Amino acid sequence: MPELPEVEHVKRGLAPKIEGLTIKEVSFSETVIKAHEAGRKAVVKGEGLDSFKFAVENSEIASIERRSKYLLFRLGGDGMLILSHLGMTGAWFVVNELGEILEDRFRNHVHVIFTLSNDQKLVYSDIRRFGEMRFLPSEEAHPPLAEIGPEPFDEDAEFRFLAALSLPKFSRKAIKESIMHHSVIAGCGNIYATEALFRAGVSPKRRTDRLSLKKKRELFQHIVDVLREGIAAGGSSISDYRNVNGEAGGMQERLQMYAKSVCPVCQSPVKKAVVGGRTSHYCTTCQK
DNA sequence: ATATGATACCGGTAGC
DNA sequence: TGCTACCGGTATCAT
Repeated sequence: MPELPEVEHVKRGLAPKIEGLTIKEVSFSETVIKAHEAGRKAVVKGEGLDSFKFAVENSEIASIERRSKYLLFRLGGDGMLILSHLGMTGAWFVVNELGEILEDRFRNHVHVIFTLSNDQKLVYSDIRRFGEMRFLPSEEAHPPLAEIGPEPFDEDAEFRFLAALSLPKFSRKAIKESIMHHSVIAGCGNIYATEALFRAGVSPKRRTDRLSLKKKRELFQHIVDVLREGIAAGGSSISDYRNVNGEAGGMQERLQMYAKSVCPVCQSPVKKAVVGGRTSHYCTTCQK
């Protein structure tokens, strides 16, 4: 499940391989083509395959950025971009031939191929097709982008995090649901929210307005720390995350609570509950 | 008008 | 062995 650290690694891996190159040609898998013909917007959203292809072919990939869990491929001139979200199982690779993608389950689910000006292939693979890609004439063309909260490492992130948590719409929500909402803080999904709450000693079910200011600030710091640690460890590969070189990350070995059955601190059995619609793990002894 | 809730999108896999 | 139910981040649509 790619969250901020994983997407950050994809960005870092892609940048030196694609920045400055031009997209010569775009092609799609039969699966995607058939789905679009059937009226389902598989992988490529917001418009048809032909118009996506027409829009991006012959454009230079000037740079690549990460915003929350999105990748933004900046196309040369006029603020155009390709937006990519990896969903649950999306992965990007840069190869000469598809055979270089060693794992069957990724190679068998290649859905979009960008042939670049150096004849390498920039490849998007997505096993479950929960990811999405769209061409945007500008960032403003996609309103959801404007709702994303602060990047955790921004200077004003703590201030904006605290301000968001104080809004009426979050005050009565479970704290885990609040911190996973991208308008509160960008890029914090189930894995890192679970870890940050464990480190902070806060139950995922605690109402947001039942955290003191001090506790909210502690929690913020744990979120930042665990995301930073995730980046340093190369991301978490719980199931399907792979970096641009097809490698798994190492953060999954450092996780203390996500998908665990025993608390590593007190050895209590880990409680599993649905919070805000998502499976959550926590220790009822260590987290209040 | 705005906020909240429901639904669609998928294939791997756990569980039967 | 083969089948079914379930999982989940986001956009979009309905209420």
